[in-house]
Amino acid sequence: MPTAAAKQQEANDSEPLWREAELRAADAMGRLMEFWGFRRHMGRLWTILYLSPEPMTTAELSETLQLSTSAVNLSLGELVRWGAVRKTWRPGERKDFYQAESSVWKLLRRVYERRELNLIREAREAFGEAQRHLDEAQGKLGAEDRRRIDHMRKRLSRLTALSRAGERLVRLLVAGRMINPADLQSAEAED
Amino acid sequence: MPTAAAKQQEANDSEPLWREAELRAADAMGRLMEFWGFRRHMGRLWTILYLSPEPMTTAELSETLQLSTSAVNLSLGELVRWGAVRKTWRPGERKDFYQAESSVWKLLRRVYERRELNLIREAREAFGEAQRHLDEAQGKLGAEDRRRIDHMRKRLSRLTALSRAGERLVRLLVAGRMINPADLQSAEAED
DNA sequence: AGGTCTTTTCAGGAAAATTTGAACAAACTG
DNA sequence: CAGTTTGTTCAAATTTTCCTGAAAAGACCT
Repeated sequence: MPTAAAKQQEANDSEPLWREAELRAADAMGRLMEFWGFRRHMGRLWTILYLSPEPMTTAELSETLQLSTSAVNLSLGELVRWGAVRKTWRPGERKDFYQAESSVWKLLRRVYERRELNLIREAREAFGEAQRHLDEAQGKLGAEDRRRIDHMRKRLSRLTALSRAGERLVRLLVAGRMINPADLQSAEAED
Repeated sequence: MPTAAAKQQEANDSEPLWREAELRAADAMGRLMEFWGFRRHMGRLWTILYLSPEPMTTAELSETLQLSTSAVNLSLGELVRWGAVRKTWRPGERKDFYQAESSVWKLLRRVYERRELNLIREAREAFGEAQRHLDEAQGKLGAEDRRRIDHMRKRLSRLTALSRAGERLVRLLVAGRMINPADLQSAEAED
């Protein structure tokens, strides 16, 4: 039986007692996700769902976080595309319900696989193109430029080697295998 | 001796032949850094310096990237604070010269140590606070809330465990020791 | 000290992103 | 099929971030 104080609080702001805890956790995750390059609301929404024993509707979510329907819809859609949230339905109910994918490890993996890996690969390709440009230019140069070009070539190939090592590392991470950060270190050792 | 074509190009746009390559690499790094939560210009500036055999002045940098003095100064300052760039001086010259820290591994480590680690720790602390809030509320609740609270408690402690595992991982990374991603996986295994 | 060169700071403006409300579309009900 | 509920898209408004040019501060020289 709720105490008088608890009853009163419920009556006052019609917020369940756990709301505070829920919001704190959601905010922490929101900061984390924003920092990690996602919309902050993705983290907040995911957390609300993750902490809820039941799937929730967009209405409940927008109520909880005081967000507009469209904002909820947008971020939730992105979460679904990332596989961080799933739609479910209930017999007799017309609304969509959402529940959080509860394996954080699975989510981490997916992000590293889809996003970080691409990112590094694109960088590596760009370094490669830069190197090719350099090679083309090399014939046309006077001696004063030699030194400069030589230096650039060395550095560019170090960047390429680093990217390659980075890719390998991320692949291992995604595969759940052991990772040796020293591989990065040695990727830029002088040859 | 430069060919006629090379001479002409130099005359046309007064750009050295390697400029194209340099800019491509700088852009790639700029994208990477921006994605990683830094100013994009930090990546671009660092790369220009990294590819240059000689330290450079802000004037040269703002010329190369077509940025205002203030923009260069701002990003360069931040790079210096991160230890990614060092000031140097030349006898007889009044200007400041800048050179890139050339060990990328060292830089990575520093960022993980200073930034990512804090980030995770703050999240973990927030999860902890949320748990405490829940504990306080627990006394005041009716039976219908029990289930809900129980679920939240389990999930919150999983998030805490995950953060802890994340912290350990980053610490190992910084120390250059082997990392086992499976630690994360097992951090959220049911107890 | 006065003058010149260089770096830093800052307010205002430009660009980018986020957020919203409303219009639109789709799905379901009776 | 008309009406209602739910979901999605879009342009405008807001907020935030970034960039610039000008002014201030600092360093050095004579």
